[in-house]
Amino acid sequence: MSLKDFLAFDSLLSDRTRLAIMATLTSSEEPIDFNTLLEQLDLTKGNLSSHMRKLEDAKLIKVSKRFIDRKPKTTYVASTRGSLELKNYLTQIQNVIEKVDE
Amino acid sequence: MSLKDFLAFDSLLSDRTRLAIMATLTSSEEPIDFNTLLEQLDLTKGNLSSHMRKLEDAKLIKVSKRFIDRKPKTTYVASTRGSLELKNYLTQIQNVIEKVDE
DNA sequence: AAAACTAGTTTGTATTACAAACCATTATAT
DNA sequence: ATATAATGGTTTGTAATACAAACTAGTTTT
Repeated sequence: MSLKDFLAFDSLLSDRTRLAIMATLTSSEEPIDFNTLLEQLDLTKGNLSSHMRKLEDAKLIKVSKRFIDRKPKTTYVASTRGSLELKNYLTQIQNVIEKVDE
Repeated sequence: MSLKDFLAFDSLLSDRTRLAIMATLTSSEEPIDFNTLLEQLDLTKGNLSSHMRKLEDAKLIKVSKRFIDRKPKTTYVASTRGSLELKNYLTQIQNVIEKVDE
């Protein structure tokens, strides 16, 4: 795969924040909630919220909203598609790394 | 290094196009000229021009402008700092990849 | 019953990438 | 000789994007 192909393949994951979010989700066995992501990645709420919305719209994650102890609790998991796209993206980056190392 | 640190370290190279440009430059022994980059990465001239300007302002590349056969010819090489920053950035991505693979 | 906290969302703004139009010069065609 | 097109870029306008401040809806505390 050439660098040209790397550029041609556009993905939501080319944003670093979303890459980190997806890395967090796929690395976890359990669903992760909004506030945990907020802490772990040190984002603002608005920023996180809009990234999660984009990932949801692209069906890269699955969102569950329910009330726990009368309080809203939103949790996220990576979808199958999301995990695949992350793997795919990281493979491409890996190729770039190897190209540079040669 | 945590994902938080990964996000905190902001770099011009977090743009994919610039990452590809720097990968191209560091992989080459010789300087690379404007039109070669244009072809190899399939960009528009304006887009390439502005990326190169940013890389130059950040001192990640060195630019040489001269006339060859009466025509202007701009060539680029990665600066020491640029090569370092690329390596640095790729190392960070590598860490993310390993985190996901675990 | 007011104030403060929790858990997010909406909306406005500032950056950023990008491409169309432009510029200066050189080569080609009429 | 003089338009016309090609070369090698740069400037500038626009569209997309990330981001954070302000807001919403409900809950707990005082």
